[in-house]
Amino acid sequence: MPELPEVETTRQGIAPHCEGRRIRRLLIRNPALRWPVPADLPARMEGHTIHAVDRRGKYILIRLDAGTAIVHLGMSGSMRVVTGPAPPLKHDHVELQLDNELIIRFNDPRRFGCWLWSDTPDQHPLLNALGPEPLAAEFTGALLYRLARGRQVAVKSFIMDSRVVVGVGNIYANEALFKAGIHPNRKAGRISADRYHRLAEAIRETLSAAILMGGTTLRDFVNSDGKPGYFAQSLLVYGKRGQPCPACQRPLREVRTGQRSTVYCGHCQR
DNA sequence: AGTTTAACCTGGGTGC
DNA sequence: TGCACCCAGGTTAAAC
Repeated sequence: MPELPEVETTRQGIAPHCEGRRIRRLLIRNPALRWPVPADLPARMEGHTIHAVDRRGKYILIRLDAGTAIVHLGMSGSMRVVTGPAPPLKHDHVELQLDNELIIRFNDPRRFGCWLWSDTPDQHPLLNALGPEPLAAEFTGALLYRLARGRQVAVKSFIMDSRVVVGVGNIYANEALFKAGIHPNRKAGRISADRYHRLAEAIRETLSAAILMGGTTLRDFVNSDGKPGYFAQSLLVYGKRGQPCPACQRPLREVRTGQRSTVYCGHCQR
């Protein structure tokens, strides 16, 4: 499921309900996520006040006065705001009960997500080596060009590397490369500074547009109200193998780049 | 050191 | 219907 736009959509959905609220209870129904949910997480969170719900890359940071919960949605995770008494759904593994009767339920069928705790999240091993936010000023074509010197890896894998830039998953990597006219399998070190400038711009545009539309729902992504995102109807190439290129009408091709499906136009992308 | 591969899981779709 | 198989939005860690 979630790439950066979906995580940001989720964050925006739950933050207004959480911020300033005290946690009445943290209920863990199934601690077997990507890593085990720490047994002392309820004790660390219950009774404390949520100062902010932030995002770093695809991580949601629930900041309390006493430390920070680090939450990842993995490939199939979502969070719902539940207002009244309602039985938990299958795969509702964690829930945050607030002092205003609202409940935030974390649902994750594949259990690739996580709930961890850190007193210093910026220094946490999962966060301390992350690259820049794609929508921040320090993310530029010049940065991509510099980091790509000498790299033999396919440019698609390069921009999906969270040490280079965070938040670009398979869907948006395909979309941004199409917009920039760059072949996904071109070696990262063999692309000009000018073309990296276009690519950085395409990444920013694609992610911004997707956030405005509430993310992309392919199968199961829902926002905190349980509604899907609508960016799927704006996709240019992802999932469209064999369909005409939006620019030149030639059929789009599909290959695999490091285990991931890659769709591109062999004419428009070089 | 850079790059590729396997692994963590469930569920939906497809083909026999 | 059933079953085997393949695929999926992420990321780490081990293996080349």
